[in-house]
Amino acid sequence: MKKISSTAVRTRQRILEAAGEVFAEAGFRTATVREICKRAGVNIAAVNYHFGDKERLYVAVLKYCKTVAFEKYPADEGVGESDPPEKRLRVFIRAMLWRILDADHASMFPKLVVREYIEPTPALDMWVDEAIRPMFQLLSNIVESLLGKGASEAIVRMCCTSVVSQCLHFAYARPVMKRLFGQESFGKWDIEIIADHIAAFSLHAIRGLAAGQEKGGTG
Amino acid sequence: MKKISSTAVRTRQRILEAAGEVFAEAGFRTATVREICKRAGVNIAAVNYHFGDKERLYVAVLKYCKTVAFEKYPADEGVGESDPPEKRLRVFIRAMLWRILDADHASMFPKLVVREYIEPTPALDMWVDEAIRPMFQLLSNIVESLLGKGASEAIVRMCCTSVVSQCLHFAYARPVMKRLFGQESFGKWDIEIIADHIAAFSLHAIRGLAAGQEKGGTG
DNA sequence: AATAGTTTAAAACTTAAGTTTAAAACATTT
DNA sequence: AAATGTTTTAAACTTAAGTTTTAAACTATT
Repeated sequence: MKKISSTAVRTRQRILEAAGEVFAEAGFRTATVREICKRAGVNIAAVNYHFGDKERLYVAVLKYCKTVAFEKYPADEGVGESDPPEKRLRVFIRAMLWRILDADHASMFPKLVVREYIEPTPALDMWVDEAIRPMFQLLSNIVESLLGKGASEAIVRMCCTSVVSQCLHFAYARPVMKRLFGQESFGKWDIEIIADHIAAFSLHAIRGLAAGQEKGGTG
Repeated sequence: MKKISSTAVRTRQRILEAAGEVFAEAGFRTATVREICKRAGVNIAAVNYHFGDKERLYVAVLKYCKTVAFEKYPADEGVGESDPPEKRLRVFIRAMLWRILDADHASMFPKLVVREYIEPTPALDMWVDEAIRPMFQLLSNIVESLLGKGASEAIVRMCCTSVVSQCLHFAYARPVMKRLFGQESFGKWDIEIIADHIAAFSLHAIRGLAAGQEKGGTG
């Protein structure tokens, strides 16, 4: 049986946090084990000793991030199946946006995730199964309720995509927004205003589509 | 004076196109000069001979992509200021989506751009000035028309962001969509259906917000 | 056709990064 | 406190990739 010393646990944690920073800044491939170890203040062999290799360290970082972000901002906090779908949609959007824009994470979470989206590693399969699919299922239920019985699977899916895309944009496009609008950081109120906008925009859209379904046109 | 042979021009072009593919697939850092040259069917020294180094090749590829995509799909093709804003919005969205999903580019354009968004190089400033800002201005005019006189600059901006984010999502999230929905490629009809959805979704939303403005609430 | 300039080719050079090794330091249990 | 297992360290190993070199092949001009 393996003995685990408390100093080893601290080393592991330090690597995990340094790796989060470095991976977020540079991406999986560009990030170097040397830089991670330097920032963590540990020997270069520590990554291989504690995590096996760079890739398994990366997966551990992703899982760590996921846990922290989803525990802090659950997608259905304070609401249940009995609450009106409008309210549940607002909660969903607000939580998603906070996960993306919360400054405390030093934007580690969105940067890591977004990098994973456009430059997938084998870890993306895990991410889709453990984070995205459950979220999408939850959102589908909400959108189904809003659209009503007659809604096809295709329209539900497209509406869900429209909702999440508006949130994810704030993970992807921050360097562009900085240049285009001059807005660099997002405070508590900015986040609430944006969440309100996305919720209102999406609710109007979904209600409009629900009404259009019956009549067979969208104007 | 330098003589330029026609075979040299062809070599340059072949490198440019192969580099587009490889950079799009792998990203700047992960892409290898060896792979680019192999795919272009040229010697490994050709990149340095024709472009100086890997980075200048990358910039050349970005500029080449921009020209091709915007010439093929202009954002205001066949419409002008006199056309109704609903029609102009549809055209705008359709063009943007085609630039992103056109299989002929082998998704080189969106992948390159998205990489630039997330991991900016000095080339992003050029990109914002020459590509994004004019596009955003055009879209702002359309959205202003739809929202009516009373619309604040803030709400116009947020609506524009909502519209473009829905399109850009198909540039960012394709690996995720492949895993989540099993959809790998997007044919002509897929693109038209998605464009119709985004246009309808956004029109309902903007009209709803315009109506809500007067009454002072969104439901 | 000869020549000067341009392009291509194969191989070697250089550097950087992930990983491994083996010994030393440390911690825990008996 | 000794013994055993765990963790850290410094250095070396290995591979991969960007770049450079030098000569050969090619092209266009005279």
